[in-house]
Amino acid sequence: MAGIKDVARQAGVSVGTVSNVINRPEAVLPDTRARVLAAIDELGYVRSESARQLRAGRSRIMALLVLDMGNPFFVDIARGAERAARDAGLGVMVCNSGQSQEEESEYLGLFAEQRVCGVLVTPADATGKNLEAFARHRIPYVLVDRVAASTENCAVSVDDVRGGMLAVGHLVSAGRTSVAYVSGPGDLHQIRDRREGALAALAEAGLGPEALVEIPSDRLDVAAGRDAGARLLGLVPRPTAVFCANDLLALGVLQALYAAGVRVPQDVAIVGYDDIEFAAAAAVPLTSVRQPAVVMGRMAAELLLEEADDENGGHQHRSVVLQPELVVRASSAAPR
Amino acid sequence: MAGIKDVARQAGVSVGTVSNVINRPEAVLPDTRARVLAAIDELGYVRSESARQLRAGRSRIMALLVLDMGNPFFVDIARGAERAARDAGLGVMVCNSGQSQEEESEYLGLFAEQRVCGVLVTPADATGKNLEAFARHRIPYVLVDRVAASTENCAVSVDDVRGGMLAVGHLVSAGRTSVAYVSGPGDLHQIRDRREGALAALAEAGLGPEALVEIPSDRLDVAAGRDAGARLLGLVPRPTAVFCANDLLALGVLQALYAAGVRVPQDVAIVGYDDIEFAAAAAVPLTSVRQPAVVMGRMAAELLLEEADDENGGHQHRSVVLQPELVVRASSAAPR
DNA sequence: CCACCGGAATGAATTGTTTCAATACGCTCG
DNA sequence: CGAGCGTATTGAAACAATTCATTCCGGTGG
Repeated sequence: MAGIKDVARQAGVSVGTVSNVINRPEAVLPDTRARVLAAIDELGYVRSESARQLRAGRSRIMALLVLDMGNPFFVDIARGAERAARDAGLGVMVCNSGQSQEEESEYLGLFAEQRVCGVLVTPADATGKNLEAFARHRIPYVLVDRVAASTENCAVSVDDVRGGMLAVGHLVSAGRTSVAYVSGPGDLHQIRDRREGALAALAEAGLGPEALVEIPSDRLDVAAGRDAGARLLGLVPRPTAVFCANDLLALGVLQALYAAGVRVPQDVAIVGYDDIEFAAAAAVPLTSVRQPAVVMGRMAAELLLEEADDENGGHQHRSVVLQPELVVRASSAAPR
Repeated sequence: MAGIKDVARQAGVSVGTVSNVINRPEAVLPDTRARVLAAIDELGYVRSESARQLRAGRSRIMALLVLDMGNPFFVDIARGAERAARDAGLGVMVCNSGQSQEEESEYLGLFAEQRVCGVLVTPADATGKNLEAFARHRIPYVLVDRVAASTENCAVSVDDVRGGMLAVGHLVSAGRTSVAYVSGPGDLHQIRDRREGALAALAEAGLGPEALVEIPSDRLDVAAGRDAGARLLGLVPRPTAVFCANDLLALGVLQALYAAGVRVPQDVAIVGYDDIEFAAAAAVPLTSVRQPAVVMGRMAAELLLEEADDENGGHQHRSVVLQPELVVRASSAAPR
């Protein structure tokens, strides 16, 4: 493959001049420039990013590590981040931790090797050990969909406690007095905060914590939702409403209930979380708590860029909290 | 950031020895190795991937360029490719062309600069110009969801003509004699092949090409489906069945029909394409043509790896064609 | 006529790793 | 005791770019 030296030889100039043509064309005489460009074209020269990176010390790539790319919510976050990165002339490397601490740790190691200019991460590891270890590399990172645990980094999140309150408050005010909470891995903050919000909403309505029946789940996908739905059917007495930790679970629960002939929302109301595009198209359109995913991805990327570009220590770490919004659809209409 | 030289100094050995500890630990005496490992740990050393790449001439990353990451079908392809790549110790960089030739070209340029070890691509550019230009860099690439145009590369695809036949054959045999085809960008092969299959199925049933009413669409997402649904409603006479080029369109059409009070499948039957997870959870569960997306991603990655690892020219380019499968659900039940 | 000046081009140094020929060292055998 | 051998280690070259101090050159002013 042709290198800068080959181009220099072909054009009859030095390598420094070729480099200047590429990076500071105005510093080169027009006819020299033309000769170099012709040589580049002729040889099909493409500069080597690794060589540039080696010299620069870091790459022009931002990493994004999410919990599950199969969840459209994270795809939206990626979209937002990608747009912001592209505006800054950077690439984004999107990776999946699949909620596994090991995978997360493995990917963080990969990012360090790649000397990425920064990392956006939805932590899978509640202990924060992985990120603590990563901080050593002095590569900036921003927590996504999670409040900052320390003042050492930026974070962008959505108020999950409030989201839980919106969801369950809505169910309670529609006359449902016993609510199942289809949760997920207990070490995820989002899951715990949404439960807390749910309990707060019940308390506000004068209901005790026993009014919330938790149906745990180790994954957060449609199949897990079907399992949860099956377990819900076995509960006696059966709750009259279900709040699901995300829309994938909600779609799965809906399928299970539908298959068992339980009517939604007459017999059981369902509220999901995220308001993914498919929530509105479900068998019974899903009521859901909408999160500004694209905005979150974009803001996170912007915070990261600000930190990464900061030469003189002027960057102030910030923790941005966005607000969720309840979108009411058929799945949670009042009974009767 | 600590480099291999710092580690060597700290451990009192040469850089070559440190490199050996990392890459061929068995070639180093246990106590030397221990000393080096201690130094690595102490300094928090992480080897620089760019420096390795520079030396190796290519990176350990495989690129995947898809048409739309918002479509779960492509997410599944990515999953399959990722798994295969990981088995081989490679990373995957997933990018979105968004069906834009410019973006595709831009990304291919990026891949060349990055010296990726290979590219999996779902072409957005029907003319093949982009890939033709890319071939110059002698980086192997595999076409995904597309048959090979030449013998210059491998390809993995699904028989779209047969998929179209399955879909429309099913509709016709259920008594529908006039079918709308909600298509997409006309320069996509998939779209054309599916139409061809649809026409073949009609012909087989003794119906002419006028039985297929095309509703063109420039995008392939849910919103475009809603637009198409609205246009379908305006057709006189209104077709009694719709075949959509993918499930996102089908979900959008379903929403539009539902909002207008048109009954599915009584008034209009719908068949989608891809059988994404959300098809089964739709307002009316969608009949769809299932594609083995994960398998396709995995096979493509494996073909690419075979080509990339091939030193002695033993690689034979292959074009693998997989078969689709019709999954019948409520959206296409017979009328009455 | 020489010194100086400024813009253009040069070329060597630098970046962090891998690889490989060369070396060093301890051991055995003659 | 020295030659020969095999293993462990070394050190320098190579990779492809960027950067920057230096050189070159034509033109101008003293």
